[in-house]
This record gives sequence, structure tokens and C-alpha cells, in this order.
Amino acid sequence: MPELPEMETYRRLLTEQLACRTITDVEINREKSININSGQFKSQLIKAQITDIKRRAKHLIFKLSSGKNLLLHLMLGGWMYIGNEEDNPDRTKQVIISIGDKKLYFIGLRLGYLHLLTDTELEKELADLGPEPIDQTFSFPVFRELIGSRRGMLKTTFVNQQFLSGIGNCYSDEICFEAGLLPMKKADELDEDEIKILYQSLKGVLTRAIQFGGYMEEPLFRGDTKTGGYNELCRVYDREGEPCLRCSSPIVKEEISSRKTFYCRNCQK
DNA sequence: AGGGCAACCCGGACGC
DNA sequence: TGCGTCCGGGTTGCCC
Repeated sequence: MPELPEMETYRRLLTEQLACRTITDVEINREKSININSGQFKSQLIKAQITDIKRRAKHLIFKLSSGKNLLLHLMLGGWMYIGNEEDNPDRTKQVIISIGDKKLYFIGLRLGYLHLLTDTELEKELADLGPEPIDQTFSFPVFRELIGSRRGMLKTTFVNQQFLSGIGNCYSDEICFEAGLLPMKKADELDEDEIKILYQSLKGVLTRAIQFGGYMEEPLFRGDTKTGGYNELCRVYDREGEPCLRCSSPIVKEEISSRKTFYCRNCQK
């Protein structure tokens, strides 16, 4: 599912493709995907310019020239495609935003949504999110302080958006593997060295994942070679039964707090 | 505080 | 081909 690196990849590519462009049409095929009635939604979007595209955690925020914000969360299985009338995926499109002859398709929005919000509403919506892990200000002392207040398992701690924002099921496993720590290890049982390794792994995995375009398999547009490059670089996620790339013992899949979790029994301690 | 769990949602994969 | 069934999984909220 799209996590921070996937959304950051989307942000960068969407900015290249759509920034400063004007919305010319909007099609809503699923009312539940939006927060106001479709008539109002359309009239507020059409003729508005996309002035900027920002990211906060797993959300994207399309800043509009009207001063309003279009807040996107893809949740489970949501993805986007930029094409045109002919070039588009053979899937159900819940929302389609036209920008001249280009069309931005929103696909797989089940629990995902596009909410049109004022600055105040947006701020309120994002208020409970924890710090951005790739932010410059997220230093080791900040991380040590933060994790020092935690007693739960690393897995549940990392996927908790109030603790740290943007990490989901895949990257929490990848970070634990990189650090050589078991996902069920308790945060309050870590020594100083382990906290340091965990911090470095967190920064390292996310930075590399962004660099390689995340692990989403669907390209954003025809000829997009950036998206999904990290898919083959995942070392434990969705690799059940395959040999560990460090020690060759099979990667195991286990349910931890009702989330599928992948790890190596041998080299993660 | 943390763990467990249900509810949300429905496209699409899968089985017959 | 066609129809019915069920899974996935981030997030919220509630209970213990």
C-alpha cells in the first residue's frame, strides 16, 4: 500500500506533470470518495489552478489558486494514473480530474478519499500526525526521545501515525530487517546502540526507497520509469519462504497485531 | 499505554 | 463466459 516513499514519488512526478496547470473538468463516479456534494466539488475545482503539490505523511495536498486544498489519502489499494481519453488503465475510476487534454485518474479508492478543505480544516485533519521521518529536523536526539517514551513492539510503534508519520506495513518490516531487529521486539528493551542502528535504518531505508521511486508496481504514466524501482529492492516484505539476502534462511510471515509481518528468524534479534 | 478487534469499503481475484 | 464469494488493509474507535 502506498506509504511515504510512494507518496513522495507521486508528489515529485505529479508536480512535474501538473503544477501551475488549470483544472478543466472533474468527473465523480463515487460520491463517497469526496466530502461535499459533487456539484459543489466540481464548481470549486474547475478553472482553479494547481499552484503546488505538497505531501504530509501518506497524504498529498493539491494547493489550489482559490486558496482551498484538495487532500488525498489513497489508503488501501488506491493509485493514480495520468493519461488521456484513450491511454488509461482498464479499471474502475472513482474520480477523474482533467487538465486540458491530460486526465488524472484516481483508481482503487475504497476507503481512500479526496477532500476539499480550507486551510483551517486541513490543519485540523492533519493535527494528530507524528513527525516526518525524512525531515532534516528529525535528528537522532529527537528520535531517541520519542522512542524512549514507547513500550510496545517495534512493528506497532512504526505503523502508528501519531508516533511517526508515513510508515506502513512494508517499510516497518524493511526498517526492522535493515536494523537486524525483530519486529516484535519491545521499544523499551532497546539499548543505545540499537536505537542508533534503528534510527540509521529508518533514514536509510526511506531515503533509498524515495530515490528508487517506492515499491508501487503501477506506473504513473506511459513511459514512467521512475515509479516502483524499490519493488525489487524490498528485502523481506512479500518474500515469504524466499531466502534471506543476508543469511539465506527462509523469510517468515507472521501476523503481529493483525498485520502481516515479514522477517528473518535467524538474523533479526 | 498498549494490545486486540470490529467496522469501514468494494474492486477484483478466484472458484465453480 | 458468468455468477457468487471473499480478501485486503490504513485508520478510527472502543474495550480491557
